Amino acid sequence: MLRISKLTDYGTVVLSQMVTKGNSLTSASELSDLTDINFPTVSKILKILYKAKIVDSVRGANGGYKLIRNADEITIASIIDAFEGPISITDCSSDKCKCKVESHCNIGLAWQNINQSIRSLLEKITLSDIHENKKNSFASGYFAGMPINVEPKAEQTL
Amino acid sequence: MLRISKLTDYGTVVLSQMVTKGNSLTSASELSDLTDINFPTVSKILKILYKAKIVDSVRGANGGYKLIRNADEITIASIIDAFEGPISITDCSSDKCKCKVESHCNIGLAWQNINQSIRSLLEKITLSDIHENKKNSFASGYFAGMPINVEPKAEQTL
DNA sequence: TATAATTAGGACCAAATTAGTACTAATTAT
DNA sequence: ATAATTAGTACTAATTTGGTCCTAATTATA
Repeated sequence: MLRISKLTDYGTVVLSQMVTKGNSLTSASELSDLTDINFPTVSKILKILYKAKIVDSVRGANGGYKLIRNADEITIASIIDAFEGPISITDCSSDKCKCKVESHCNIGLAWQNINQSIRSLLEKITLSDIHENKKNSFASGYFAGMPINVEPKAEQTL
Repeated sequence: MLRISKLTDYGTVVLSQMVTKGNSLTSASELSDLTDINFPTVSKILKILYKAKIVDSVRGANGGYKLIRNADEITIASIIDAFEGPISITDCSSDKCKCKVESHCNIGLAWQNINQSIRSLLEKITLSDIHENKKNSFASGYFAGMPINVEPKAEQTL
């Protein structure tokens, strides 16, 4: 099935750890300790998240990182975007298609639409959901059979 | 965002072409001509689809391939599976996780659930939909804003 | 029966991508 | 000043993917 990169995966681990730390600054090295992910990698992850405006940073001694928004305002879609870029599900569907054969190429349009559907789904799931799900590791059925066809606000579940 | 491989993309182009050919056999070389995808690649694609039991084949002179089921019974999920294998959205979520650090690893569970949600979505879209969408290249809004939160069958949820 | 057409299944190499590391510059508390 | 810490970039190694090719098996037909 569809795959996300290892960095994205690690990214959510780091972010989930940051949720626990609330609003206080945490340094890259501490996050490395807490997650058992090598320092250089954690550092790289945080820089990416910084550029994507998902975390805020403070330089210098006693500096560190913190979430820029509440966990429930950080969507999975935005996290994936940060790590994997705005590239789309296929080459063609990303921007103007350069294929010679228009007639076959425009199947990319269908993929583009599928991509959009997946995106809508991922925009409804937040870091908060992932973090909760982790806490209740055995509370299966939290996402499973997830109510993606129920309103996401109001009495939503995820 | 999430990406599928080029081969999967080409695969749908070939399959879409096969929909047009209905129940008759079409050789790999003819499909290559029709799609402007190099023969060796088309051949590789068809072998993969054969192994995945999406197309049927007849060897020998006048042999070829045809769809094993109706286009509306071939889901996008099954096509992606054929090309990308049963690998999951992250390494951890595929099978038993081998990470040392259980506590951080089980974020994979959340991904697994997200993966399942995407999967459910892709199981509702068929080759037929893609093929139609291609014909009406400009009929946007077919998938776009696809009714993923409207009942697809009775009142099930996905 | 021989031949040509055609798929099945691997093996292989080149290209592209990803993971992981390292280095230098900028910033800031003490 | 110094030490701690992030920002930015560059680089290398590992992995994955794309594309091609070769050999064996199968089958229509001349």
